[in-house]
Amino acid sequence: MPELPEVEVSRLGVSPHLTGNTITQVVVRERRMRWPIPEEVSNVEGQKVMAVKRRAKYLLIETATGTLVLHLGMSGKLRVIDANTPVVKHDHVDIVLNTGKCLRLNDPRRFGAVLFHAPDTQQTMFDNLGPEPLTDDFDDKRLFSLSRNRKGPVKNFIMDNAIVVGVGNIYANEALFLAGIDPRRAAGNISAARYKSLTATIKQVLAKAIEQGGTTLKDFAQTDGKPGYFAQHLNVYGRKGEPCEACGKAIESKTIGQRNTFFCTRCQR
DNA sequence: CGTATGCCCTGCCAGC
DNA sequence: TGCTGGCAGGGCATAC
Repeated sequence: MPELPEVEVSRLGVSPHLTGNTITQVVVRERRMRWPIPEEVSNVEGQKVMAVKRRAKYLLIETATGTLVLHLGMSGKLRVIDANTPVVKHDHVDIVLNTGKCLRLNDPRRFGAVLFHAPDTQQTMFDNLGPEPLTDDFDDKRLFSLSRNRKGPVKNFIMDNAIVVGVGNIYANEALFLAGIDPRRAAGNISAARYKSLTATIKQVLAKAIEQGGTTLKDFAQTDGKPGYFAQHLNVYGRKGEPCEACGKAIESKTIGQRNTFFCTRCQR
């Protein structure tokens, strides 16, 4: 379940292995991902990686002849390993480097994606995305004003990529708990003051998850490298029936917007 | 415009 | 033991 922190930790982990090195080959074993992997991904062969960036949950591997765009979907995992490591089931793509290593994408459910963006071309893919949550572009005043004519639950609102990117189910639950807001409340009915604390808790849970991932994840080349954010303490997500650590009342769960939602009815109103 | 629903896909687990 | 059904879920397409 890669959320933004996992993608950012992956970026931090793989970047030192890629940046400044040359992609010798892109091996595609399974083209059927969320979208078919285009032939053009081979355009980066022979190119030096200039930078590894991130936009929302997309990883961007930039070269002079174009950018590889990776999405991990639901079940995608990246590893940096020796290029001759035997493949296992669902190892769909290798980005082979001149160092003898390769970046290998394993994705059982194939909800992920590998795309190619040519340089200096208009890309519409990111046009409808909201601001990055950890930048100053995401602030409480904007969140509040966009919420005004929204009748749907605040949880759906903060998970809407046009509002702010990268807030998935886990961190939406956690941020709403820390802000003391009932996830079922209509987004348009919440005060500016409460959006101020919600903005802060969204930034807080995401930043903390990245920090924990970054400190736990020593070396992305480890084959057993468990992403560090699993160490993160969760207050409500997945804790149905367990006592709220703030007040002791049992955590409840309900489906909101087709997704499982966890909250404390005493602490969140 | 906002909102709701369906779809893509496989691993895992509960229940029989 | 082996089958079945349900669930997990990001993001896009479609319909209202």
